Amino acid sequence: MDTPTARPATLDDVAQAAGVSRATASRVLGGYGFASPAARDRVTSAADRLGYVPNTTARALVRGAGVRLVVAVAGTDAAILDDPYVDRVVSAAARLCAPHGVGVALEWLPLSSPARLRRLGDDRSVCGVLLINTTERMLDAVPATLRGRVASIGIGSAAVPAFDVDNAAGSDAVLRHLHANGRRRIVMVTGPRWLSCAERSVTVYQALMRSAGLPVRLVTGDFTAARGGRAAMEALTRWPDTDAIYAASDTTALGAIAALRGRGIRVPHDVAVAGFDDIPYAAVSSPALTTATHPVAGIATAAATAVLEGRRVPPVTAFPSALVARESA
Amino acid sequence: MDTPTARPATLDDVAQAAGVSRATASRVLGGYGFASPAARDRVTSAADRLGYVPNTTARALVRGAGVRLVVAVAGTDAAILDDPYVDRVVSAAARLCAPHGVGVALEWLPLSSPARLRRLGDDRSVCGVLLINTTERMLDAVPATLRGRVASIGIGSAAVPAFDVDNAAGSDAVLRHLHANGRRRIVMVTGPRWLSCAERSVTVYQALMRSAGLPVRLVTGDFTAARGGRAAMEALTRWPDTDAIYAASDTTALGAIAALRGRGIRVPHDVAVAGFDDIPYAAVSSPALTTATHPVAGIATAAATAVLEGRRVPPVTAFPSALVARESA
DNA sequence: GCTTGCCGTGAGAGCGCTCCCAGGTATGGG
DNA sequence: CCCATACCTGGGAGCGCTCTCACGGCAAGC
Repeated sequence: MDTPTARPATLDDVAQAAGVSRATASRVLGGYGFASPAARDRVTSAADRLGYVPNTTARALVRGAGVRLVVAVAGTDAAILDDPYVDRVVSAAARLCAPHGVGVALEWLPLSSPARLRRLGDDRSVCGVLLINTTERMLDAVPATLRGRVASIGIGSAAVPAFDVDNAAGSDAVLRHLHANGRRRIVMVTGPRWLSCAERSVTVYQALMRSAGLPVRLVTGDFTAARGGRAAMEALTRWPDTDAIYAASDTTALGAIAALRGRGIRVPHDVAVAGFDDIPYAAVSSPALTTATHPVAGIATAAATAVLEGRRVPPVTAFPSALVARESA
Repeated sequence: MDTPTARPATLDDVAQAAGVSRATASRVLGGYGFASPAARDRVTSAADRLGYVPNTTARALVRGAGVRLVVAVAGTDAAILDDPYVDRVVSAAARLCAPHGVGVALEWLPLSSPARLRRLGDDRSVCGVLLINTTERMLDAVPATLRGRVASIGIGSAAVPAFDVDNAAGSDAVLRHLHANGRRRIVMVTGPRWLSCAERSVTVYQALMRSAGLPVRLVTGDFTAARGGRAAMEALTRWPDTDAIYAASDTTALGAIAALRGRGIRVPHDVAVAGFDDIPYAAVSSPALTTATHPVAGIATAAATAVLEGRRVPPVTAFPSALVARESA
């Protein structure tokens, strides 16, 4: 940091200042190959004297490595990107990528648009792809060029490892809790029906209701609070004897609670409401929301790590989901 | 996309396939300089026949452009990164950056560690820096090398343009609303006191209380719900006649409401509670939260745009904040 | 016919870095 | 004393791209 040159120091500057060749400087700073202690010393001291910061871009170019991790969210429209869940994933990935000199890009993947995925595979600046909300069809469109550097948060395939919360276990726990508390007319407000990973909860719900001889009552939601409110109203209109609502997300559940309250329906006295995700606000809502945990940050970190390190991972990694019984159910 | 070669096509491949030089291909695909319609045609058709995707890394290297936008969050410890507000900013930035071939990295900036900022300025792979939660001292440490490609979400300086919500206006609106509703013993639960941009709300609060001849009652918070709950309890212990709590964030307010409810204190009947941010859950909490809007995504997008395009921007861009009167106050 | 100018083109020099490879210098064994 | 075997070093090619520069061709003007 002695001569405050306009342009930042390059490896050549360091090598010259240390009186060695660029190759030697690279070996020392890159931490590979041989280098005498003397050379090592002079290079490192020259490097921090000049305030040398390696140019990740050049390094990536020569190594053939990418510099961007693309988080691609499948959905019917770009509004899918406006979602706290997506925010959380992107943020966790961005945090993990920082020390690797990698940045995160976020984009919408129109449902069934394989071309975009192919481009991603051919883009040498992309070191990996994190898929969110994928469908089976979309997974089939993942090109071979992406193999080993793609992961899915949700469902996976033979070529795409999956990372997700154990939806089935969480839903099962919540529904059994509802049942144990005497609820029998349980309506489920689902996520978008095209969303494969969310369908698992639905399957569990259906199986459980059928085996208990209870009616299957489904209302389609979209994970938003507004939709959750409307879904709750719809449910009560169609089935006035409803005594519990199981929402596929906390946001939906919170919306449902607000709507019920607006109609003078007491939660959980008249209708119990349970969600899924255990978002921070679940604990402070009133009544406090009964839900199942969803370790989003952990899932995102694991998926991003797998993609970043290109390590072989099991085809499916399920993160446990535990019941959090609070007041609403 | 005819020969599915193992390695993705390069500009040379395209040039060769089109029967032109790399320079011509670059001119056509880069959209600059002259090129005959014939050449233009052959190059573009060859490009999409081969499924050519430009290598952003190489382009950035030769252009001297960066490939990463670093979101640096100042704070006492790395836990500051676990925050929906940060998530939101990162996500908005990542979305904006995607089409530019830029990725977002997220890192913690320990309070008063200028070295990290200097490194960021000397890092050629960094195209810009978005500062969050900066202090005056931190802004002084921003190196000249970062000039023109740094922005602050919060307070700014001569060298660092600021983008922030109009904290003062929002706080003013909320407090006047509280006052208009007859509240006189108003406690403010602040953000972290070292956080300069949050101090503006405090200043407004103090000024308003003094001019109205009301007592100034401050409890320090940290924007979290847990802290909000404890702060509310503390406030009631110290000042049992409290009739309103103004929290510097919705999360804090929600925590306060939960804690009050736990103590059997009715909101807003006994104590009114207002927040700031208008997060999605504010609308569905019970009682629905009275608050002031905080267009985080808009702010982040504007700041990221300024950094990305390197355009000259006014030293301060204030985003309006409007009162949202709901039930809690 | 020859200059003037302009458009279109390709050669080639890098951007900053990694890493292969050839060469060089100590050290040890025969 | 010589050669094998380390260890160390620098030259240099090249990652994929942009962009300057010089050159060839062609129409217009004298």
